[in-house]
Amino acid sequence: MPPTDLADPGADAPVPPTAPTTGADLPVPEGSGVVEDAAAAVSSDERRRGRSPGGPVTLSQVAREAGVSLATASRAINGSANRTVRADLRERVLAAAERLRYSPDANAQAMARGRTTSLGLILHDIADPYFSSIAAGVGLAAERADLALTLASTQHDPTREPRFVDVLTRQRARAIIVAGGRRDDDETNDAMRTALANFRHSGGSVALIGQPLLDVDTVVIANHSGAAALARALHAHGYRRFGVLGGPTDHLTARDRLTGFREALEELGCPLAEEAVASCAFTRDGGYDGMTRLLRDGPPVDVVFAVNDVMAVGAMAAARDLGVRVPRDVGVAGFDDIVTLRDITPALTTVRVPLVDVGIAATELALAAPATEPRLVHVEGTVVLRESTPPRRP
Amino acid sequence: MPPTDLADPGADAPVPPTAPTTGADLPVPEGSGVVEDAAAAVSSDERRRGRSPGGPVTLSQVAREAGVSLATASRAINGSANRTVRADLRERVLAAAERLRYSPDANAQAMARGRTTSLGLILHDIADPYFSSIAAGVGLAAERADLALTLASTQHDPTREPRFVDVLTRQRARAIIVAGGRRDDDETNDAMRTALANFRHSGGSVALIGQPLLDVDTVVIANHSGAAALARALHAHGYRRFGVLGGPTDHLTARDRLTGFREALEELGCPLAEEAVASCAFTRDGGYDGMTRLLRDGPPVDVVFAVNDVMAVGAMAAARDLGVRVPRDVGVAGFDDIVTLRDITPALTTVRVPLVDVGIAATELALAAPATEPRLVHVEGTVVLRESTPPRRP
DNA sequence: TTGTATGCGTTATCAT
DNA sequence: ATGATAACGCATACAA
Repeated sequence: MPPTDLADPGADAPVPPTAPTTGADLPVPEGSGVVEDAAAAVSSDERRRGRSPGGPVTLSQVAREAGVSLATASRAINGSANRTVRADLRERVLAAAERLRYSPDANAQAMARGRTTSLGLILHDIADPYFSSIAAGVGLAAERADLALTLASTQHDPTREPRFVDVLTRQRARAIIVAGGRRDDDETNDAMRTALANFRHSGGSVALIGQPLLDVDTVVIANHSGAAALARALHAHGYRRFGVLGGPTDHLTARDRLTGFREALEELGCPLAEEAVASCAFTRDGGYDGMTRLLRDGPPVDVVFAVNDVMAVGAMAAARDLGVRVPRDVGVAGFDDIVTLRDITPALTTVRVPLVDVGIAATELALAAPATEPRLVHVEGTVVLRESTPPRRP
Repeated sequence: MPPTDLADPGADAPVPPTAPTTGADLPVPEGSGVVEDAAAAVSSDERRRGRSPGGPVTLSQVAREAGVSLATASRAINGSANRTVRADLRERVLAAAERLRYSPDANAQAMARGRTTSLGLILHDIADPYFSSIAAGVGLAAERADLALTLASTQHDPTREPRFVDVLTRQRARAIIVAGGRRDDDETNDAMRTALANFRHSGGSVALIGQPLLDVDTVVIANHSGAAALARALHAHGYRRFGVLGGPTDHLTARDRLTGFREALEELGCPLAEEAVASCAFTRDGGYDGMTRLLRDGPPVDVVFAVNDVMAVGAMAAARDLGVRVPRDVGVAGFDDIVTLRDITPALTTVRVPLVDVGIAATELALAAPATEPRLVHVEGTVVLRESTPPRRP
């Protein structure tokens, strides 16, 4: 950790709010507001069904109020296929609905129609800018399709993935988008495969973002070729002694980026030494640790490729803490081009991935008419050279 | 915009994926995968109800398979109140369910039970790290409560807020969390108020994160006192000539932070000149623009307070582009302590807000037993002094 | 064009 | 302890 905080009580631990609210044990925290509970008079009749007194207005009530039949009310309000309801009747119904503040019950509609209006999104961590960008894209596409987005964060725990698929299966979500690279772990991949098969068996469609190995439609990010292009660009800038922060060895996205980088370097006749590759977590702290080890124990390098931007930022921090100047002493490059990180100094060389568009594409893929074979959509990255890897004359 | 990109085709515009997929018009983009559509043999009987051949297995089928009644099957599988079902029968049912891959229909359960298992979250932009942190907290609390999280992004369009409330009302969500500060705009606030009232009338509960002016439970972030504490800390560090990037004038969070800062300075006998406050958007670009104007047209300053971290980052970029060095020529401070931004250089002085905990607190507030009067939970910030505002001897 | 009646999948209230 | 059966709120096939 960089000792950059001059006065920072409780560095990384989440700081609890005013009241002792660590999160788990806050039933009804008291602020300045009055907190009389008044678990008072709710006639056992009124609370019959979970919701409040009187409860939501039903379509039957609207129909009665408007003096028409249930069917007519239904037709007037959604005007589906046989949109045939006399104008004056329709208005009566609409007026009644307005007056009674009618709100159609989406669950009941789902039952009657046999399909829901919800879309599931499963990712590792919504607080990670990589995933939140994808989520933004999925959200956009979902809104266009008039679907509500149900979000599930696995907190980096792969065993939660299939569990969330089950949840979304129960909800009968129209489709599920699974973001986040696969791991090289047959067990969890198999669990995921069967969970997804089950979901599809129940009628839902699926799109993956990552590696195409779960037999479903997949948006494939060109990790390999993007990293290769980056390697060539850096080589063209005069860099010759490369280091890599490679992420976890079983992380397929990390692995693809590493091998793309390595193979390009080999083709350039500038092979990557094995000791110049540091495995580490796929996070900021992972980048920090990996860089620390690499600079301390590894061969001398003049540029380090971190397999994602967040790691690259950690790497820069590590370099600073070791008194190694970036880019003067060592260049640093990342991958993703995270928007929030575009203003760091020195500006980070990276491979831009249009994450929002990836989210949109995945959603559209999942929502498209089902195909007989898994479809693949390839998304290219763009090398973006910035100050963190200035041209260097050896 | 900082000209930091050395070779960056298409600077800010979202770069479309390989295929011409701008997002709107991508029905079924073709990658390298086979894309035979095969809208083939689906008997009109099979697709009767939206979902796939055979469709999801129902509880009746499980009951039949197990040779018990529907009621028994139901009891065996969820074991509710009167959890009384003979062991052998239960096992028969469970086995049948397993065999048939039964998945209970959450919509049907919601209807029968009269309550759903979903929680709504409305925010401005999930890609903004401020909101994605809150979303992470809400997601955590939602999972603990066994609720599915439905996410709605307004894309900074206040008119969408009440529309999303209506959507969640139709879904009969158990509760709605509304994140993102209010604006000083009676019209949209009123629309929101009535939409929320409608939702609560339908039986849902609500918690707000922001200003307590919608008559509902609210998590209040101590913007005023946090900014005041920051002002005092900076003053103690020797700063005397202050500037502020104040955000939009009708943005209540921005306004609270500005006034807290201003009032503290007045108490310190060091009043803030009106020309030293630049109004601007609440975004990175807003910070960039505001800083540019301030440095060019404003009075000389030795420290600038941006009312959030993202703006502060934009301000630093603007300073760089103008050849003004931070912190040597001018100090910069922000607000929020966004995690992703903790590694920027120079490290940013800010007011830490425990955003994840805020999300958790709001969720627990919304899920707690309803009270007669709106409850308030106050969350304090913590001043964190870092390199961007070193002690200065005047 | 409108109304009647049935079904969606589940829970819960009754009898047994 | 178990089994019929009536809701739940809506859409829709069919009849009028």
